[in-house]
Amino acid sequence: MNFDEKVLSLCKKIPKGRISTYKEIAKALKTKAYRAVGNALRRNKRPIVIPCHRVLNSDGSIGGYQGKLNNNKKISLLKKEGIKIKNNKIDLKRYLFRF
DNA sequence: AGTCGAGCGCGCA
DNA sequence: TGCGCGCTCGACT
Repeated sequence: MNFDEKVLSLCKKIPKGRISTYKEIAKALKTKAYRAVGNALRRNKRPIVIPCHRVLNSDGSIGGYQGKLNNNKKISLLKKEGIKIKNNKIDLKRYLFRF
């Protein structure tokens, strides 16, 4: 299994209405390459199957989406799933999903 | 508090 | 090879 596939499969495990962080994923993979996680999501081939919008920075701010800092899209998707966004940030304590 | 620099894994030039 | 990312953290202003 590639690094990418690991990252993506973890993403798939995040339940609807919950979110996770790059850091958590990296930890779940037992690596410190946090950037590589974001990188894997960024160039993931199946945005339909992989809900990569449920993955955020460790401080609750949005990283990016579809290759850019496409926060609006990402934010609206999250809002749709019942997550409240505050000032482009998310209440991690409430929604964070740990593996 | 804010900012800076290093470490990580993989694709792309 | 070498650099740059959807990042994080520990040291310094």
